[in-house]
Amino acid sequence: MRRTQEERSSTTQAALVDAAIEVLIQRGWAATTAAQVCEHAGVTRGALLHHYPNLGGLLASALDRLYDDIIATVGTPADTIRGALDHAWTAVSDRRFKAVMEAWWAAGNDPELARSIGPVVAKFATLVSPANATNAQFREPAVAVFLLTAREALLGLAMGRATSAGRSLGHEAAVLDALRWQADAFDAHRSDLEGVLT
Amino acid sequence: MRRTQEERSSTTQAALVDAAIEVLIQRGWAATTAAQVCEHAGVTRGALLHHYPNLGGLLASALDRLYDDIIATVGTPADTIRGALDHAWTAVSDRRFKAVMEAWWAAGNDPELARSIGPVVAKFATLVSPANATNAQFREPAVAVFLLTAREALLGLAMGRATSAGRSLGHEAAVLDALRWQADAFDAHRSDLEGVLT
DNA sequence: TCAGTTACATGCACTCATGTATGTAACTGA
DNA sequence: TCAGTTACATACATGAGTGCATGTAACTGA
Repeated sequence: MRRTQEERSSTTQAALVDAAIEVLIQRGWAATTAAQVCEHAGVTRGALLHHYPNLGGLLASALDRLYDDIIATVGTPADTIRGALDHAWTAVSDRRFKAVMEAWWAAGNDPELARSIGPVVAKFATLVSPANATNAQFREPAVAVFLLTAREALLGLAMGRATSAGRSLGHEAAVLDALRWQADAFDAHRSDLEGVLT
Repeated sequence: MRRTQEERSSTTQAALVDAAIEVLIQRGWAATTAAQVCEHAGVTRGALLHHYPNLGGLLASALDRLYDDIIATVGTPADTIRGALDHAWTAVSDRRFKAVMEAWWAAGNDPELARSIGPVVAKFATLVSPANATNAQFREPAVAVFLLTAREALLGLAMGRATSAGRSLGHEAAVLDALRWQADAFDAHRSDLEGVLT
């Protein structure tokens, strides 16, 4: 069958991007080599080099598209503290988030890499950071500190998953329950807890 | 001057172990190559291969010694919840802990590596995990969940430092203050909070 | 003091990942 | 339909990292 050039390009680009994310998840940043990605995508290195300047270019594009994908699946957060918590956890617990953490971690060890993929990683950081919250209530010290602490805890849990082949830690549920309980408490009767937690 | 063989061996082994940790901290696991470590230690690859079977063997030994070093500097935790928190943070915020996280992260992506350095990494995990607490009070659900949540938050903060060349995040102090406040509250009047946080 | 052992240094072969041609199909427009 | 362009695949050169083998200097014990 006859396919247009644009169809050919977009399908192989999609295959490469998907493969890149998948290899990142399964093997980590260092083991994500051009040959590995191409084999996984069912194309040769020539195809990769034709569509992207090099492996780094593909990975940057892949992370960019992954951000859009994750944004699309997690939606926008509800306007409550519990909503912000759940929203962050939905993003962070997505199995594809490991690819983001791989990039984040690798960029921390390589200044040059940080310059190339830093912007994408920064976009992901806003997903779990309430720093840019539009909700004025989130700026209140007690709430802000809780959300920041929760953010770190969620990242810790995500790191636990990432280092355990995606399996959640045994105490993950308990920690999440505690955080959710606190979030609900903030939402329900924030004034009651202010004296206790600030 | 004349030095005994044992002196020669121990000094170069110490140089290699120190260099290995330092390169791990500065460049990360993937960039920690035998040549890099040897250059940093001021010896040749021949010396490394003479004292260790390969680079992996050196890194395993280095992590083993690092565990003893960190244990020695952080001491044993005080018998309070605040003490457990501070103890864990002292260990996790040590700049050398980044080497541990590098190993931990790398092992998560390489099953073979996990088998070789898994035991060492597991030892470090107990440093920040209250799972093996001798104190019966730590087993109480509310306390246990708080410590687990704190553990994840501390690891999140450590990850933030690791990915920022060791610089602490802007909100690190606020998060730590909140955790310390909660820990103190648990210690001071645990019963008061039980109704709120469990 | 000297034969034997230990502690390194040096050199070579091999693998692997990458960048750079160059070749060849598949499409497109006139 | 065919010249030109796009989308790949293949081949080659290069450099980095490692394991191994060999060479040499420093120590040790008799």
